[in-house]
Amino acid sequence: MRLSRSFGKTLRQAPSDAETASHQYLVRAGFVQQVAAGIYSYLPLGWRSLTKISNIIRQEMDRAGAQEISMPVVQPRELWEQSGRADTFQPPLATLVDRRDRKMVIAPTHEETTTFMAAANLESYRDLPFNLYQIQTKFRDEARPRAGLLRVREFEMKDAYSFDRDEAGLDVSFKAMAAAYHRIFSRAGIDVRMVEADSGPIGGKDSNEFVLLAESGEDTIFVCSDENCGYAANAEKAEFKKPVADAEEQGELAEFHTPGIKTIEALAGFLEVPVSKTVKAVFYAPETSSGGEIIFVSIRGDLEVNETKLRNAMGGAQPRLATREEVEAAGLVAGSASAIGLDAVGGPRSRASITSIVDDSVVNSPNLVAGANRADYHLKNGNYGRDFTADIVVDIAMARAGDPCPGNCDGHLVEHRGVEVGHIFKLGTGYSEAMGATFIDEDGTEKYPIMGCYGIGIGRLLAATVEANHDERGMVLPRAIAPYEVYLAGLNTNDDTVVAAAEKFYDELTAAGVEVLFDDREEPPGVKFNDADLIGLPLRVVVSARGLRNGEIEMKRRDADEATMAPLSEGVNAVKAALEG
RNA sequence: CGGGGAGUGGCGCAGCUUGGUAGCGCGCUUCGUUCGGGACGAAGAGGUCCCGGGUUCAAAUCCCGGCUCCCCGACCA
Repeated sequence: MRLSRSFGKTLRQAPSDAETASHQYLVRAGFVQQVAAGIYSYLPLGWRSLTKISNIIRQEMDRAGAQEISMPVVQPRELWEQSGRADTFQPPLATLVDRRDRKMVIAPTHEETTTFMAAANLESYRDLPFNLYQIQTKFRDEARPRAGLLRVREFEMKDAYSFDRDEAGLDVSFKAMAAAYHRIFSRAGIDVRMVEADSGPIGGKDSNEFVLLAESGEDTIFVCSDENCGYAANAEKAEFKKPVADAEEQGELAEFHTPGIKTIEALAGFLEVPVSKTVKAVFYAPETSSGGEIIFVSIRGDLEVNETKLRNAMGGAQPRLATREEVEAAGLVAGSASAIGLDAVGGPRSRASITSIVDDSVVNSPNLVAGANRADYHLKNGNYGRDFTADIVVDIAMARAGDPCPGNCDGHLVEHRGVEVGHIFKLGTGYSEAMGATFIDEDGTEKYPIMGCYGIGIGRLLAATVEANHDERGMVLPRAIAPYEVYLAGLNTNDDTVVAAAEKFYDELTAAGVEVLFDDREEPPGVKFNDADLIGLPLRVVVSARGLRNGEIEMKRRDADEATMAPLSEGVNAVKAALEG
């Protein structure tokens, strides 16, 4: 391709509203153009990259046994009413009304449509398993799109849906997809890690995210410092070994005066005990609660509540912090509250509907300092089981950098920022039940297929790649997803000999199957070098008067500091070798 | 949804306080010179100043209403 004919121009300055590196470079290099908030057009260079990513994905999905299909973007709202997600999906469904006043939605994902289609084509266990995928546009009306392509409203997504006869089958499908994902990201030339993730209110039991490490990412992930361990998890999901307190005799529960002490730090300091010897209370309420309901969370003083884990402990209901009014109405004394005495006559349980959730750290720690449920008083030697119990005991603690890895190793958790570029879920039978997809099993009984779903955000993957691969001059694109392999610049456009040599070499490279972007513009060298760096193709090749004096061309990999020379007569092979580099 | 900021040729900005000719850099066109890290000279083209209303002899500028975009937070199969 001749750069002079390629639609789209490079910009010397980034638009003022672009802040992240990928946003600035993708716009400046003419890969994408914004149309509205979170809505972009892809220009030829950007679309070529996106197509390369898509093709890698296609090959690996096909290899893994999935079959490509295409489902509609606009679909009847009834499908969503059937699954029960019409009014609960977040962000809210984008809807429109057709000419017959039928409500339609612009699909944000395709579980419903896939399962609807499966229902019509699935009859026997002999039809299973199958895995269907598509690469297609999604629309999610996000409240706040941001950072160029990193978080958009309309985007290209590869979404796959597996249907299996039983759990064992799902495990096979799930593992096959995980393996395919690893191959996809590896082939794309980017370092993506699979981490354990929360599946959210929708998902089933297992869920893994694929995260590209980059400082500008929105997600926090923890990775074990021990490389042999391999533990990695999203912060929402991450677990850690909680230090086990030394065994000690249970002391006698005793109340004591703590004037003006409101915080755990102050309490620990006042008593000269470590914060890990205290238990703190945090009050939540179901998000939809209008009062009278308290989720009473007890967790050791040195730990913080992980609200995602809390939500899961609550069966998927989103918690919110309780208001001061709700806390007071329940007779809880902020700063001196504890689960000890919740059931006292006239106590909190008699005034509000209270669910007591205790982090397992509390259960394993003897003789804790806890609130006395009256202002300025606390209790010594609180012991779970003897002095208080809980409705639910579970891990609801937020992992932190440096915490011991939960794996069978001596490592600790290291914190990273990352961009979620893929996510795979074990869904179970929720959708097949809702959409009425069934099959007759070998024993003659009717059963629901067990589903999994598997997504990759393609545009986000491109943006994340740029976030992880750029310098101060521009992008440094991996060969597999760069729009072209070689940036060929003919310098000295006033010299017919050079122009002719560049043209000829362009033809030779193209004939040899090398993907070349030929900068044939009449621009000074500096402009060409700068655009080459900005666009970030893997290899820059220069044909110039200076080089031709020795019958040579110059090659410089984008990821290298130094250029090398090669005889023009051996140019094609030299370029191929340099690309393999 | 809460908080903050911004809308003036393709891009980056000034002008607005104190109303009166719309300006600068880059880019673009033509001609000439130049040719290894964003060249130089000369001559040009290009703007509903986000939209609507109001005040005024006169509005980019003042007032009112709205829209859009960006950032932080909340939210986020």
